[in-house]
Amino acid sequence: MIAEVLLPIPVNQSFDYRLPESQTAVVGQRVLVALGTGKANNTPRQITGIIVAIKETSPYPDASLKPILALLDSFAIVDRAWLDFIQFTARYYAAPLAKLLINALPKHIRSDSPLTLPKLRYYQLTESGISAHKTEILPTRATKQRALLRFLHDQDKIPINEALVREQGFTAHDITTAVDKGYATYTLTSPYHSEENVCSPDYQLTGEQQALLDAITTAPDNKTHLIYGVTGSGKTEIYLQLIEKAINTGQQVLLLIPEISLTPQMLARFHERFGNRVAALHSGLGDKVRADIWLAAMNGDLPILIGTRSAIFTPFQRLGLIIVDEEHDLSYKQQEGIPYHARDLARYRAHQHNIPIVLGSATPSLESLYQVKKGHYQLHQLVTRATQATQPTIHLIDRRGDKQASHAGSSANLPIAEILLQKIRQTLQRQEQALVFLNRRGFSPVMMCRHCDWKSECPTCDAYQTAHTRARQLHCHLCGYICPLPTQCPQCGQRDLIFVGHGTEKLETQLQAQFPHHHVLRLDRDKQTTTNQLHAALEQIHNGDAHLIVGTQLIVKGHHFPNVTTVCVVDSDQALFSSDFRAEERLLQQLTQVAGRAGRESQQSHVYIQTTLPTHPVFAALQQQDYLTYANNLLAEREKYELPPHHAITIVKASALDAAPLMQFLRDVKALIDDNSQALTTLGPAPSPIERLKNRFQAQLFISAPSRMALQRELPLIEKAITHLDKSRRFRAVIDVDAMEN
DNA sequence: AGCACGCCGACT
DNA sequence: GTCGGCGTGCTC
Ligand SMILES: [Zn+2]
Ligand SMILES: [Zn+2]
Repeated sequence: MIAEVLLPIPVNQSFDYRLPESQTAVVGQRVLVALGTGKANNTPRQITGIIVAIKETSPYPDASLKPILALLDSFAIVDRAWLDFIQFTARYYAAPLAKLLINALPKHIRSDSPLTLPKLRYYQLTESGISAHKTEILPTRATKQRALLRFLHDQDKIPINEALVREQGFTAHDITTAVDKGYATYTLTSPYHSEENVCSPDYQLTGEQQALLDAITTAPDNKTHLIYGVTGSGKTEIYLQLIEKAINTGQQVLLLIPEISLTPQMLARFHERFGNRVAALHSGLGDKVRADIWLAAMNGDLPILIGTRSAIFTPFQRLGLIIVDEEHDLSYKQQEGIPYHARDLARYRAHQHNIPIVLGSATPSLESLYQVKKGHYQLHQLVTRATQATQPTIHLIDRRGDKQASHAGSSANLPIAEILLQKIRQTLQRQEQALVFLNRRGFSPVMMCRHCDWKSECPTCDAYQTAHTRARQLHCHLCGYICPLPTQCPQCGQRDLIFVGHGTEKLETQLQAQFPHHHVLRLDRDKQTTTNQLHAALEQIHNGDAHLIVGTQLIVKGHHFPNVTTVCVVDSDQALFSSDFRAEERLLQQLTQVAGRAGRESQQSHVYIQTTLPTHPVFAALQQQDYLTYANNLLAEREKYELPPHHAITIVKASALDAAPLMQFLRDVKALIDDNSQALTTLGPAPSPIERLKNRFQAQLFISAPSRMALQRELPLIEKAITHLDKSRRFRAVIDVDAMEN
């Protein structure tokens, strides 16, 4: 027999190997194979691959086929449905299959070390163990064995988990001895198996929630549902009940959430309800645990998996429901490597398994609203806050006129209007919390010399290095280049350097000076570098230790702070001047989410937005709390200009040391596409918004198609054009299918 | 990805 | 003359 093996090398094909007669193998099993001649080391290199097909014959001559060196495990680590999913993904994003394999498989599974299914041992006494205990046949010096037999005998619930036995001070050796002597025996059970009932709370669903739940559960299986629910409207309870229904019929559930929402509190809520039936894939997990979760999901042992973007690649034996929370969130789109979108892939997987998929958001993406409009998604609304918290009032602070002052460079200058400072002061005096949102890390985005024209330009990028005074460094936020913070001008030597503009670090310092008796907490990726630090900071906000919070994006997502009654948005105008056609959608989502952070039942909360464009319609929409209407207006605008989601776009992004050959390359790609495709429209090429990055010129070619399907049909043409025109890969061209950022 | 092969400039 | 640079192509 011949096994067709997929190898983790970036080639768009699989390899045939001879399967020894004695071996029986199945699709999805891991194998060790040799590849190449390996003349240098005298041995060909050995790699771990996955069997994708087993067949009688191979198109390759028998003599050229190498044997499979070893079957690494006795079971398959993926199934056919998974392989089909990976194949679809590779095609859709024009990526080599094996590159996806590398992306999708946990490291430990890609290695050649043998895997074992994660099982816990549950112990109980054998007949001979029971009589040995009762007749006290064991010598008195065998104290540990006697104690162990007594302990196992006295349990009301048997068999008993190994961990509980170990807790009593029995070592692994004590236990194996009892097993070896025939006194005890064990059964293997999944660590995610539970005999306990799901712990439903005596929580009364609102009429709206109940109606929504009924609508989803009675809908046909292959439906996509979009829940539009304002913060606090009880989306999570809906998810929990849907999950419970699914696992009660023996199905598995995948819940995708943004990285930032995966907090201990969130997990605690799931564990409280579902006990050990839940596993979470988060960044802190080790390779071994990831592999265990993978295998448990694959063989059907794991009922519920909560995970971030990459969890979409987990194989399931009986997947019955997919939920994508905060479906608008940008973190679902991978930016580097294969630019896949987990929400879009989730839709494919649901379709593939013929199961329902539920998307939820307080600010649905235009992509999803478009699908609603086309009748592909069913829209459900949760308009009343289940917790009775009142909607915040939104105020605009007109910053026309005093904008110059904050740009003058004096660090004494606060980027916050005097009236806002008063509001913050009053809030703190009332023992309530205030939150200041500024989406810029660091102390100041630029450093300048007042004597000459020196600015803190990154030596390798078209960008300024941000000053981080705490760390005494200049950081380039694009390429990561770091150098010490200069104390005198690197160009003229004068000690007259100033910090221009505001970042969270500067704002923190200034606000601490304004409110010396209150605890000012900064929340950003510089201050909280690890997830644990972030969770600790969030806890400080929840328990009231922090009074005034200054933060970036990090505070926008997912968390509700009931005691925050005042929210200030320092600067929202950047988005309105952006060249990205999605900037306005983003701004509306971001501001709606920021507003959703605040408030509780008894207290009226306020959101203050500083802007130099107070008449912009996005603010009126925000004040009327009318996300859907405004989003639909944006959607109409996108249609008019033939932009996504009405049209599909893909961007060919390339870079090189010199601009001229790079632009020529992209012009050649454009010409090839224009000559060979009716459906595709090209625009550009043009230098990227950041023209130079790490000393390489960046340029891009926009390609638009009337639909995603049309784009898919023509994608091989784009691929061919690139591989043909850039054989040496010196332009590092990548195709960003359904690009989200430009 | 790795590795071999091959074709040119430059260095004992 | 050969050493090594990398551009090109192959691996079942
Ligand atoms: Zn100077
Ligand atoms: Zn840089």
